[in-house]
Amino acid sequence: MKIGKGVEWAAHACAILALLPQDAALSRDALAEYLGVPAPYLAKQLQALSRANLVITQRGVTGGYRLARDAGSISLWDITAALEGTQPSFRCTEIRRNGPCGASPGECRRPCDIAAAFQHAEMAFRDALSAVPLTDIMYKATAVAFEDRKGRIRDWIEQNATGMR
Amino acid sequence: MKIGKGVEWAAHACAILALLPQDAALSRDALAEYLGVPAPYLAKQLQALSRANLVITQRGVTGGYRLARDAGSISLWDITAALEGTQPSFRCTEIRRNGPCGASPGECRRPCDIAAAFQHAEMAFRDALSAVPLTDIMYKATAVAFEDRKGRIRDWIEQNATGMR
DNA sequence: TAATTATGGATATAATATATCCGAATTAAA
DNA sequence: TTTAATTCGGATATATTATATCCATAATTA
Repeated sequence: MKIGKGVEWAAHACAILALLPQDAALSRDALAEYLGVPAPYLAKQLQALSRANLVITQRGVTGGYRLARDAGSISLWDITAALEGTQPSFRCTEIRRNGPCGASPGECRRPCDIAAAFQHAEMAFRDALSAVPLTDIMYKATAVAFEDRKGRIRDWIEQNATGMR
Repeated sequence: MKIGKGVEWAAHACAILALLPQDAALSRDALAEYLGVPAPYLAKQLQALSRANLVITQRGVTGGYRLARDAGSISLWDITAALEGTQPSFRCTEIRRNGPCGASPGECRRPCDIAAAFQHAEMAFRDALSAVPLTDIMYKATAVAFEDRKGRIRDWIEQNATGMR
């Protein structure tokens, strides 16, 4: 049971994009520099966010990435699902039908109880992440940030964001 | 985010062991035949259950596997943890410290908010599985089993279990 | 037109999951 | 005491997935 590190990268990337002023954007390289991660691989994660319609991309000289909608309507589950997909983590191979005492098709109308239990647990996992919007992350992060760092972030965005008017 | 199939195998194996009479045991090969899975790989999962003290093993001519404690006190989480370990699925690499605006150590006294959210979600996942004891699986499975199959299972156990007196 | 940027595919490598086998230790029965 | 059966741990092999990079192409703006 493991979650790819792309989820972490994408979550932090979205957290920065949420700080951008209206109509501003950040390029792939700028995001990679800010996060301190390799740009080519980060691009992969950003593409996944784009396919999931969580970020809007714009090509060209003033292009880059920006959030597709309000930060309050994007949850950690949205980001996780964009990167990892929505397939259940527990894959039922219908073991109950195997062997000398295998269950008949008639007994398998309902899903396997073990699989059902895992499905239920995954729902709880998903719900917990769905309850955390990007705004929560933003608020908590700024709450502990020292004043000088807030200024540095503001300056960096000012200098690196495109499309700011 | 994925769970190894060993968890499924182990869960079904435990479900059968829960049906055994007191002091009875099933050998590796008998379990593999019942589940319809390859015996050598199943042995790996059983070893994990043994290390986690969920099953008791006995070597020798009348040896085999049996539950280490009451089926009501073994949950699906116990089995999952035995196979997959208890390390968090979300691995925080402290991205917040990277880059030109990285957080200072003083700002990182508390765990990263993103990591904390995932930790909370995992707790919900764990709790959901912890709430499902083996007895639940047994009860639900027998509830939908046809009468003739119940008899076949009883007969198969009678013929394949060791240590029955 | 030129410069800049994201996209998608292809590729390479590392890590993990899956699967099997074998010798050693253990145990009960002959 | 011997023999047969059984689990255990390690070693190994293969398949699948994760991680990471690169490049040609399309799109966009100055």
